[in-house]
Amino acid sequence: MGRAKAFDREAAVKIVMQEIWRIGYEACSVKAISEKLGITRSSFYNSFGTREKLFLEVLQMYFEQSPDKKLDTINGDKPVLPEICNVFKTVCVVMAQDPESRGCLAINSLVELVGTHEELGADLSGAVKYRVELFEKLLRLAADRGEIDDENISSKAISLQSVLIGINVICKVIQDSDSLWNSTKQTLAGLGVYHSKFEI
Amino acid sequence: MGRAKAFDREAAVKIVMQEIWRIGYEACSVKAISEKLGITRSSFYNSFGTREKLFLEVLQMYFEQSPDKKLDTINGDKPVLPEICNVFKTVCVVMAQDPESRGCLAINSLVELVGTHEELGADLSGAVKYRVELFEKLLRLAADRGEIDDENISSKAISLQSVLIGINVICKVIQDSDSLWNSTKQTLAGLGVYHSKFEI
DNA sequence: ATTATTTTGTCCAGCCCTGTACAATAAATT
DNA sequence: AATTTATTGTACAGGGCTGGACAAAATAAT
Repeated sequence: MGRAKAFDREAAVKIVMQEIWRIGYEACSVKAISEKLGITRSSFYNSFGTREKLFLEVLQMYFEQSPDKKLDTINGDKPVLPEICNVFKTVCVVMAQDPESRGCLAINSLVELVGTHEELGADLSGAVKYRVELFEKLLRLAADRGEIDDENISSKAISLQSVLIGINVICKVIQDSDSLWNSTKQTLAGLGVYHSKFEI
Repeated sequence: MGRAKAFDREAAVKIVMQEIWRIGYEACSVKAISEKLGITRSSFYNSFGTREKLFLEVLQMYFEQSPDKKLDTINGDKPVLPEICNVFKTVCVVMAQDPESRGCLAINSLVELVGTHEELGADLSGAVKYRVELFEKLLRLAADRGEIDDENISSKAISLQSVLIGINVICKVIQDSDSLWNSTKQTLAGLGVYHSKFEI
């Protein structure tokens, strides 16, 4: 059966995720990553193949633990809008909690890689498009439940994704979660997505 | 009086601006920039000192020609909100027009450099803070003119800046100016900044 | 002990990058 | 022609990075 793996792949991916999150994809050379992981470059190539492949693993892990992952689980059993708003609030809080103000790994990478790295750029771009569609689906669900009118839903979906991106970037400058959430609340209220009766 | 400068500094800065805009600050090595400009590295160091210094020049030039420069000139002679909305619309159009979807140089750089490059990061961060303050000033002006109520103005200022950032990033994924502007319009309307009676 | 697998160590050949330094040349002025 | 300034060419001394190759060692199971 041969020698067992010496390092926990998941833990390794996590470490790399933190590093890419902090300084970006291109700044993470294979050499630097390998040293961070305490393995040789040889081992890196053996275990992960290429930097790109590893980044895709990192992205997958990031999406798993990202606060807006909860959007995927909304199904209309409960009122939809409060759940959406809750995600936005959580994002505000989580972003402001980060002492390094790194923002969102996916958005950072989107900004870095679209137009520069064909494959990864397309991947990240696709992730954003997917979430716009998800917002659209959720808004239609909310409309079906009578929580919101069904005008301009596709525009609003883009607005929601755009607002989310805005938070994820401006949190690098404004690190106070109340400021973030108050302004987000305003914007969401204007779009008919937040109501003060929500207990958030 | 000595030999005249062989290259137009402003033109050179412009070229570098385009390049940083396209691939980011760190990807623009002194060697690459020098080659792009058709000068030697020696000349580069002679003329510009350091990459940082050049970048500051680039930033200044960028802000001069950026569409939201117009925000600086709004003074309350005319209705304020339509002018603000006009800037947002122009941003949507300009961003969508860019065949390379590079977004906004300042925001791209903010994402790249905050947390990584002490000085430049602080600079870019300051630029965003400045614009939040500017939005706040403009909203107060609008409130004085009775164009908008004066509730939550500082939150709204953050919202406006955040929305602007959102456009500047999501345009890398959604390249259609109508989609961008329609969703932006929605958001601005919700904030009480846009009204359909504005002829935009 | 044998076998299978992981991990290491070490080499290659080549490229990019930094910042500084200094002599040489080119072009403008007086 | 002499002066001034811009620009070049060249060099240094050092470091980083890539991706692949191969033999060697370590560790697991049977």
